[in-house]
Amino acid sequence: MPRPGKDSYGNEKPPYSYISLTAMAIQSSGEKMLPLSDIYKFIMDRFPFYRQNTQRWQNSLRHNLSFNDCFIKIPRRPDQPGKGSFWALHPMCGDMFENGSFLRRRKRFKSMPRQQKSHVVAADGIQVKPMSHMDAPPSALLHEQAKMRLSQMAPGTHAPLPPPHCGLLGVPAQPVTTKHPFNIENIIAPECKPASILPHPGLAPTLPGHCGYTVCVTSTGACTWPVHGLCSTDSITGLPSMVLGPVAHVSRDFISQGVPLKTSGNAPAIPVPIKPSPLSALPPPAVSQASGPVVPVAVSLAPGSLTPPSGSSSPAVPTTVAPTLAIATR
DNA sequence: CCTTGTTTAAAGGATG
DNA sequence: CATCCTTTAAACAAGG
Ligand SMILES: [Mg+2]
Repeated sequence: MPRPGKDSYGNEKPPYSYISLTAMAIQSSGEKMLPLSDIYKFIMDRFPFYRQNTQRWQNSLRHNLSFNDCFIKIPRRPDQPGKGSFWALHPMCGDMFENGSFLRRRKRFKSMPRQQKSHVVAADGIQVKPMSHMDAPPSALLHEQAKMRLSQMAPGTHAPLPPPHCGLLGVPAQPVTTKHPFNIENIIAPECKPASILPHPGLAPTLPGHCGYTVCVTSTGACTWPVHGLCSTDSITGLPSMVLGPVAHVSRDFISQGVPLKTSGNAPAIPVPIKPSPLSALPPPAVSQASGPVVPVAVSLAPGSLTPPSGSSSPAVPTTVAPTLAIATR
């Protein structure tokens, strides 16, 4: 019994595919996402076999990251300097190792159907698998957390994900374990990311089925846009999809990787009220490319002001702004 | 230059 | 046997 707890396997090749090794690494992280170099580290740390021939297997690993839809890139925020992106598991990839083998999956996960054709798509492309099972570590982790990911995405089951907990100005005042790749901070496009986008305790789940966030806008810019959102059900995935407008404000990376987020295209921005307003007071959102039933989403601003988007002719208004973005999940 | 990421091609094993 | 999944190699672009 060499190393109880550690994985080791001596110099033998561990019974895990690159996909399972990578999934393990990602799931082991507090934020459920890792830069490439940390995936390497994770594997080398606990599997001595992979301390040799690094050139070979790391090339293979990178191939797996790119080639397989179950791995997606999460762009770095401005407050996270560094080289590449973060790698995370696709929110819909489910439990890829249901069959109990970590060497070979039953089916390969594909995020997009064949092509993005306009006609009807066979439900083949994406499905949520029911899961069962418990294994011995580290497989157990893989299975359990697959459940977590899916329950987070499941329509109507949107649990209070990030416990409303607030830190001030970039100080991570909450355990990283509660963060995840699809926090609003990671979804908003880079040019709209101030260093401080945090879940707001007070405003958080004001409505059933909603998640609230406070977006703190600094005087230096970012988040100058009038925010508005739509929520609809994606016709393909059947999942709730959040719609933010204008298009430039959602990280393009998510859409291109098949993550069920949608933008409202060229829908005009809605003037944002200076004072918090009830949902009903919001103007009806412009028609968008959203495919399902569309529901307005609450957007309100704390007393303060907005800076106009760059290129806009509107004058900048002084003060700080704390818009609340409510993301409807149904 | 090195790291990160995408892509094509081929080969071997598992599955049915 | 055909098909699917994984591994490996390799060319290449982009960026720090
Ligand atoms: Mg990928």
